[in-house]
Amino acid sequence: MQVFAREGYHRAKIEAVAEEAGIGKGTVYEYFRSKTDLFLALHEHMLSELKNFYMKELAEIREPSLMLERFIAAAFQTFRLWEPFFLVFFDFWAEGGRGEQQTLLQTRLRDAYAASRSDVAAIITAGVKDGAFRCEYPLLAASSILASLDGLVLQWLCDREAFDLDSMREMFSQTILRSLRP
Amino acid sequence: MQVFAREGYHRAKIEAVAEEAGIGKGTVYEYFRSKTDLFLALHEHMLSELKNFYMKELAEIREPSLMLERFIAAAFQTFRLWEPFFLVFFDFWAEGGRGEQQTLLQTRLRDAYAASRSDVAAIITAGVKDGAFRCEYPLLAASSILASLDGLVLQWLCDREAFDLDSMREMFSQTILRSLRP
DNA sequence: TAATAATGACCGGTTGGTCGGTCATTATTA
DNA sequence: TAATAATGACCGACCAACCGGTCATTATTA
Repeated sequence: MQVFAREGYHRAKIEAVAEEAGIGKGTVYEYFRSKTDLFLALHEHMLSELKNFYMKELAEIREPSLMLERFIAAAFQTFRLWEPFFLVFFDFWAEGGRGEQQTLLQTRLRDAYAASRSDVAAIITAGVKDGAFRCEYPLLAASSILASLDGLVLQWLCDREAFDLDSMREMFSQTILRSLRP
Repeated sequence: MQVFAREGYHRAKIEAVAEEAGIGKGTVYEYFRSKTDLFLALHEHMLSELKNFYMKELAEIREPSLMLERFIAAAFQTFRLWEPFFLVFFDFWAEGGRGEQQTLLQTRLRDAYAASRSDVAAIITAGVKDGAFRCEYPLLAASSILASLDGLVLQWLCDREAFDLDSMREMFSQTILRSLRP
């Protein structure tokens, strides 16, 4: 992750990965068939780490509006905490968003997005059911929330001075919750 | 643009660019010092095209809330109309968001973001002045709107079936405008 | 000792960039 | 006008560097 984050997928050298890991280059190939394979494994690992983090943050919370607020707060936390993580995401997007043929990365990225959307939508739907939220199309709203978070991390990584993360989180969180109020 | 969009910056071959342009490979180097230089020129060209498009769409509109609505509508139009354009953006982000040292692309990307933010913020501020909007931090709001649009195009490019662009535009537009209402 | 794991020198395909040369067009000369 | 010279846009074969992946060899473990 360190090497891919620093250099980007294409510039990253297997030898650098090996060095970072304190092993020889050949040893990398004992565990991964190819560079692509390594990248794919990294993607899978990172997504599961991310999911674990959110699960932990949201554990035991039941109230939908609090869940959403905490989810957003957790997302903003990850920006700072897992910066290299998101730098690698640049490449997932670049590789996964392109091309006609279905590469494995494309499928994985799509599935991950779909899963996130439905997770967030489930929170919104729960809120609608118990009267805390009003929302006609929870899936659209979920897409839009996730998109905003992606876009924010993108903008922030390109220019750390662009905005203050805490102010942004507060404003964003309030805006979202207000827009869902009945 | 076609070649970079199809292949991504690193996979794109100068020879393919030449072929697409109907010229020889050597000729490319009569006009551009290097691959990086070509990419940089493309970035500049694309940004100015985009800006022209928005200027045209917003010409003669004065009312802030209408301006914002039209801006959002225009942004969604570009998703469909200029798909290759945004595929190249993947690489701008990936190249521009990475690394400590200040590459030219990084500076350009930052400046472009800053300009967009202040353009959108200006619309919001105008709306606040004439009482159409209520907004404490127009720059934060502008950042957030731009981020959402970036994130949406990202998500849509990774999965065209993720959501219907028209429904999304309508919902998004309404949400934004509602959140700015006094 | 036998099996397994680790290693890094090496190979070969790829590609950014170069350079000597061509040729259509324009300018100059006779 | 016709012959000659100058121009520079265009070209693609070639080169050198780079790096993903291999494999014969060495180290470690059981």
